[in-house]
Amino acid sequence: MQRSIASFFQPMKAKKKEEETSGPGKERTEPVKSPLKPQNVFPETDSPVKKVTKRSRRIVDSDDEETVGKEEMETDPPVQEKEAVERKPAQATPSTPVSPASVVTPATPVTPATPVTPATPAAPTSPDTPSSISPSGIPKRRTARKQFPKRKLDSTNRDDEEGEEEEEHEVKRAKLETDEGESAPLTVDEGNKQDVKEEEKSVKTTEPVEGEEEDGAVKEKSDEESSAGMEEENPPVKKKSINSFFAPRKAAVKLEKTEEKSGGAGEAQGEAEGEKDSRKGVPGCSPAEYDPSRLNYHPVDHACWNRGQRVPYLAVARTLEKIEDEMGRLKNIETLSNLLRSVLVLSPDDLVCCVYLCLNQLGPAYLGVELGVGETVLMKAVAQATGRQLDKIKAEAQEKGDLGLVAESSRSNQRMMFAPANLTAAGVFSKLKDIAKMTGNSSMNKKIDIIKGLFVACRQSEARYIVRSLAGKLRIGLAEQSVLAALSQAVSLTPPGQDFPPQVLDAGLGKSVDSRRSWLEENTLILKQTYCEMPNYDVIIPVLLKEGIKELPKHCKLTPGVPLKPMLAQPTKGVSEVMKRFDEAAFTCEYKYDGERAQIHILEDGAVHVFSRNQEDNTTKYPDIISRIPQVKRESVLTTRKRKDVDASEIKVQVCVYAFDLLYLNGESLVKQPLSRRRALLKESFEAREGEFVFAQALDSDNTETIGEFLEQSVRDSCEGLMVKTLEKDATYEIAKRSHNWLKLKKDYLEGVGDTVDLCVIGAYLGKGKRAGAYGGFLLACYDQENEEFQSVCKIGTGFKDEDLEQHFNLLKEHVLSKPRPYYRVDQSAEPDVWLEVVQVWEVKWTSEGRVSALSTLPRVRDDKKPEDATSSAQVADLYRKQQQIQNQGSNKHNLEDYY
DNA sequence: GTATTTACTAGGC
DNA sequence: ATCGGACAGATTCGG
DNA sequence: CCGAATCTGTCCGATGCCTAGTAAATAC
Repeated sequence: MQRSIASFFQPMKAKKKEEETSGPGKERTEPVKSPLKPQNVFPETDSPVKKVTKRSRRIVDSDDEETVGKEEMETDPPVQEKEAVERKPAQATPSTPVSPASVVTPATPVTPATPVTPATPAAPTSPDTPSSISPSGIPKRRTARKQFPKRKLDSTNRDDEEGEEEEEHEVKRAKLETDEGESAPLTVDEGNKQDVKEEEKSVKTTEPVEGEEEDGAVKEKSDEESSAGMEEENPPVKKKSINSFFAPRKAAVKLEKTEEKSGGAGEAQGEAEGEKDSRKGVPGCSPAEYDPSRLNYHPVDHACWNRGQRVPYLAVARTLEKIEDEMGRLKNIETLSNLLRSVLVLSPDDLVCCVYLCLNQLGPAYLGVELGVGETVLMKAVAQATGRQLDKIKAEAQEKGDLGLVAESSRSNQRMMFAPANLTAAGVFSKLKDIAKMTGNSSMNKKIDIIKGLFVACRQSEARYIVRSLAGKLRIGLAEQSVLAALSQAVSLTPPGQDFPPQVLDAGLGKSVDSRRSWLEENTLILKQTYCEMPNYDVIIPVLLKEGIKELPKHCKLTPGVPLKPMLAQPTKGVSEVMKRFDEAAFTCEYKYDGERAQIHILEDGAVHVFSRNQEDNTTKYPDIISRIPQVKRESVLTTRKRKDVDASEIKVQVCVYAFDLLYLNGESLVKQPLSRRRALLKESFEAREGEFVFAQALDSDNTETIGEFLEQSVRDSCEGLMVKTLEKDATYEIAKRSHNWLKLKKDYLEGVGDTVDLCVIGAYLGKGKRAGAYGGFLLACYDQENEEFQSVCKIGTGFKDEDLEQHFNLLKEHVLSKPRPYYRVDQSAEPDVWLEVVQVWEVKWTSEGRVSALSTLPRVRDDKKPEDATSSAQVADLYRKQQQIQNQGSNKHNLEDYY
């Protein structure tokens, strides 16, 4: 919204203002913001570099905040800028109460856009983009390891095992199908998770003392495995050292293995290979050697725990490890499905927690369960648990690009009097939930204590994955879509609900390769579709276990109150591409409003809920929308009674709902209806109210020119561009069939459109994960002739080919400075990991992400330019200003005075 | 001790 | 958001 | 007609800016 003008620098004045402002209330401080960060302005902060500040120059600031006022007025010319600047800091923000960002739109006509959508029960809305789907995230292959072999540890287990032999994978299974199992007695429910806790408990943390870091500890490395010893089958030994690129530390090793599940499990050993036999008591192998990626996996014989026992967390960790080491998607899905097949047969009550652990989720997004643990807290926990200095941990994490690997390789060597009980999947999951539940005073320390407790009991790669789970990134190259495929494959091959020695372990046997594949794909589609409409494993898995996959759709349906997955869109470069993609199919173009996408559900009792694009519950964020829904809903259509709304009276930023789809109406799902019908029902069921609830502006045309004009108009109306959707053909809202079924057409995507600027690289950030070992991001600055200094403008981290990153690293690492030059002005929060001498000028494209004017993308080296030739700060300021004007043009205006 | 400020986290785009 | 990389499936090309 | 090369769609994980909420840290 507003984005005030921000004047980028204005030297003198600005400064003074600051001072002045600062004096008065805080707010006035007026931070200037730079594009990078908002305020740095304070005198003191100034740049890291630390200049005296005085000069006001704070970086380029841009405006920033939207809130503020509108600018239009202000916008004026430069002169004013300064003032504008100052105010900005003031923060416009204060105002917005309720809705955060999105809302936007206050007044003005066109507006803003929040696409909040209505839909009865569920209406997703808005345009939007791709991405998203899996919030939780689990990664896929890209781990540092996979990617840069060199550093990796390769060895990890992989070899052992049959690595060689069987390897290939696939294999078709032999015949017969049978399949699906029908029901069965299992009931699962979530109940499971909890127990286990106690086990761990005993352990307790202990603080390792030790002081030294690394090295010492490391040493042992390989042994561990050796210890395992004995496995016949997999004779090979492995080694596991992890060396990271930079720091070779080996993995720590633990010898604990010996203990091995003390409990019954221990005996096993016989090795699965024997295949047959096993049967009862003896698990196929010890958890330390568990290999769900082996060929001809047998859910019972090759498992590492017995029926009725809790799934060892190590079995999960080993699975994640195998997946991380392998790139093939199909292979990884099979590997995960093998683990799940064993869980299905041996410990069905643990299926839910195993799935959550592999997804790295704590529960459905709409319940909002969050760990509240970030990198900082996690590093502190790792440091405490290992007895190493926090600084060392930080340094090593930067080198390796993954805190999980650091934790794994630096487990404390202290010996404990009593070895802690082995971790179970349910126990770990339960602890994670405990961490999420904790709030309030000193909750961070309590969380750290739990984490330390988990670390103490970690074996092998368990620490790596626990840390990554806590950090929110599993980084194994396999995430939501693949987990769904694996779950589907598991229940298809090994139907739940069988008697113990299960008769059907591989229902795919006997099918031809192709028929097996299409059979699995068919079942996967059922599960994915169900999940899109009911994104809650706590609900789906019990049904899956009890009723079987074929029955899933009958029991898990789109339900008001439960947010469904949103349709996403693919970017297109122009109208011609749109025409080409949709070919002859009729389609419609809608404004892509700037704001937040939302799903508004009206429950049977009249209660209204608002969900974000990622299924987060935003109901309390929009009390105003909640209260207005009953008024825009036509009587004839829905049966609800009014519910008293308590909405906050002090909403400063008014939000308008731009409805664009209707997914459920009067008890019936509309997801299988084409957009034309859904849209017709939407308009029939609700009535527009200016400024509060209107239908998204749309144009049904196949004329390139007309569409082009509509695009132009959308931009003039403060929208980001257009969303293009088919009306009849492939026009259902079935996300599982194709999640990116819509197209988005933004001005920014158009070729040749958009300003570019030439900026200097003055710093870099060490890459994480697959970018480990190189720079993952760079700090760019413009040159301010007047003050003869480089002012940071933005960070950039995408748009690079792997090769580019490698080249940049190789070149720039030779120009690292121990301290920033005195003429670098950078916001404190943007301080790079390494400062660089200015040796290159990059051309980047200026884009506008929603309300945020940002520059990014497309870095191109300009060897023809010298640092002094880089875009000047004044020019950068102009661009910011220009963008804001565009943004504001429809909306703002009103509350200027509020701030001034 | 209470009041502010800062730091961190999550989540939106 | 954006982008690139890898995989897997579909399509086209070349002999 | 078949195998190879190419195209396309999917999925995943790197990274960006900005704001709000809360816990921790600091000030008074």
